[in-house]
Amino acid sequence: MTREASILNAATRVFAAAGYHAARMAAIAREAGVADGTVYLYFRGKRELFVALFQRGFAEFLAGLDEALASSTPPLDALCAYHLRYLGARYDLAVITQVEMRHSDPELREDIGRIVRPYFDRIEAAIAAMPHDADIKVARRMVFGTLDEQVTAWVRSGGAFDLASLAPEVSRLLRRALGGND
Amino acid sequence: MTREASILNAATRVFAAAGYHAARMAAIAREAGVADGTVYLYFRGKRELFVALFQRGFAEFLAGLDEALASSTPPLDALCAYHLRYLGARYDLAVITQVEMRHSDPELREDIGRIVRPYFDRIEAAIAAMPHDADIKVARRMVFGTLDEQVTAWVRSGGAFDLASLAPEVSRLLRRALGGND
Amino acid sequence: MTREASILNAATRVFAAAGYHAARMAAIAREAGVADGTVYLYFRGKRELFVALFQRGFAEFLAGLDEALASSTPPLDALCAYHLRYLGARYDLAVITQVEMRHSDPELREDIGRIVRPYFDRIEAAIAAMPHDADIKVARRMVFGTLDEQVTAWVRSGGAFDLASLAPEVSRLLRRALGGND
Amino acid sequence: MTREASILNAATRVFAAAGYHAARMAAIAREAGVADGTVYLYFRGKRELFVALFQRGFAEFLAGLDEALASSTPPLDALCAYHLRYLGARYDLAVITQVEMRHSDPELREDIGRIVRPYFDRIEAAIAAMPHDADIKVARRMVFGTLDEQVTAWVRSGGAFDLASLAPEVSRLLRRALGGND
DNA sequence: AATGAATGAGCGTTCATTCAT
DNA sequence: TATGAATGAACGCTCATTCAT
Repeated sequence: MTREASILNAATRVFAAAGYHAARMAAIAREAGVADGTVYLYFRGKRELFVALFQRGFAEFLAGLDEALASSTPPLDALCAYHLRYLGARYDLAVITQVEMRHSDPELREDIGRIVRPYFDRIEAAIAAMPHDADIKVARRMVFGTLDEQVTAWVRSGGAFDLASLAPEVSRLLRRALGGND
Repeated sequence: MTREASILNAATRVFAAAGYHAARMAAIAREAGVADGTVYLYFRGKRELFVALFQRGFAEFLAGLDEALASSTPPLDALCAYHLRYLGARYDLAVITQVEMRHSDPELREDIGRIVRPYFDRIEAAIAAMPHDADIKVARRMVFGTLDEQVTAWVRSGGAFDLASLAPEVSRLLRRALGGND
Repeated sequence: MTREASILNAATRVFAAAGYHAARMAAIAREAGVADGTVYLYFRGKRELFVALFQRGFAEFLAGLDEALASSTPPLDALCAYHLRYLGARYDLAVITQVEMRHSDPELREDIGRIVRPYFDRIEAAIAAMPHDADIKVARRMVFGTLDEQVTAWVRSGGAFDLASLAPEVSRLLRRALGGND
Repeated sequence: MTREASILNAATRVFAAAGYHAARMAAIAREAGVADGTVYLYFRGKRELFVALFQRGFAEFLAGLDEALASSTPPLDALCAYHLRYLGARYDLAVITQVEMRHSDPELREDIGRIVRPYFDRIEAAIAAMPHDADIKVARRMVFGTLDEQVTAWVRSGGAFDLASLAPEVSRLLRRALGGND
């Protein structure tokens, strides 16, 4: 594992455990097994490290999503299953996603928003690809909000249940909500 | 207005504008027109002030909700309309709710969770009161997640559209999702 | 002595002993007998503390100078005597003056320059008030440079000789240099 | 140009532009076209590099001075002309001389003092070589202070005038000050 | 109850220097 | 010799909280 990768991994663990503000750069460095200053050779600062972490996690998420969407499963079902399976297998990332996506630092929030937007587009496309009679924006927020809240509950429970197994019920309800059942 | 109330009001404005971490106790005191030390005569500290704020806001929200639920409207529709109408008229509170409800400080998050739980019970009761075939937990998270995400989008937009007017479409979709249409 | 005054006194000692860069705010606070944060209640930061120190020292210097110039002694002689007497009685201030007046931080240097300029005007006025045939700028630099270098040598020696007693010889040579002897 | 020489040249530029404290070893290395570590093969550290720079610059200055003093011009006049001509043609070196000669780091200041002393001896010798009635130390400081302050003013002006052309007026005034006019 | 001056722990970041290659 | 990635000590400043008045 490259130094950069171990720093990112360490950062994921520390940010997830402590939250952005309480996370200490020194703790990340120690967790990564490098000196404090070394972190700054790879990332400009705390904020950049966090954004980079988020960005790469999301890029991987999106890449996998596109693969999942390419299968023969109806897009919305594929998307729901993928969302819950992906985060259900990455507790730390899920924590970060839930906790930090609505961050109080406006700049950070904007960075995050820019990173997440492509996912919103995928959701809208998945909805548009099925028969439905819903307001597309309200529907998109319903889909994301529903999935996101399942993850939040899972994180709140400390990962006590199997997130991925919620997929069938979630997508059944969402499909029916959108009016695309026949 | 009592001193306590003006401190709470000031805190609402400051927390909403700056976020929990960037909010300065001194700014809250100044905004409330009291000395720094005075805040501590009414609230043990920053965290407690924030929790108190959240708690009272939520208590009022819940009280109004119960009134709304007492009308002849179907509970779920009443709840959706109320949620969007209430926050749609209180931008600062909405910001705080969205941004801070999933806070990175674990202790704070737990406090918030305890405060919000009664609302989850109301949502589950509203679902139970209608014909439906959904998993109650998944459904409750769908309802809350859907409503919450509408608010988040509204906050992100800077309050650029009318939140309350989304209610009919939101409750139509939710009703259909739950299978309670006939 | 007010807190502000004790901080300024402490700062004078610490800056003189260590130089601007090596001087630690914590050392100044400790020397002043206050907490670290207290310094920042009176001065915006290290730079501002230094400039304030310089400014007040110089203001006092200038006020005393104007008094000295008001006597019946020829201005240039009064000025030389005053310069050497004033700094000769304030070793720490002399150190700061010599060491920091030509500071490498451009902003700081500019602040210092602005503060010192009025003294240059007084010197030029003192020269103009006597019969002389010298270029006024070259002459002003000669007067200041000559006085300044006596102080530098005194500081370098650790204050080992009596600075004020150099005044007669210094002003005799300067008077003669300017061509004002008859 | 040897590596050592290019490092010294780079250091001159960087120290002049940024000042001792703000000068970065990495910047010097980059400017010299060598790796960071390479600088330490030639100089023990930042301080030593600076002292070496100053030392060599001064050695060259002194060598040229001795040549200038060997001419038939009266020593003091030769010295003044040389001082102003030499620095007037080397802005970077002049900046370093003015800004850093009275450095706040005591050890560095002592090194510098040791390096400059031979020049003081030359000045005293030049004074001694002419008829005069002045205290030799006061006179030496007058000569150096006067010259130095011309350079300081020139540096402060950003090199806006011709330094060397001040020589006749400077040495005229100094000669007259010392009482060596006939 | 109210004040607000004082406190002091806490931390992100820089950069001279080292050393394995 | 030369490299440049890695090191880690060092420090100015903030701000929640306290407490003498």
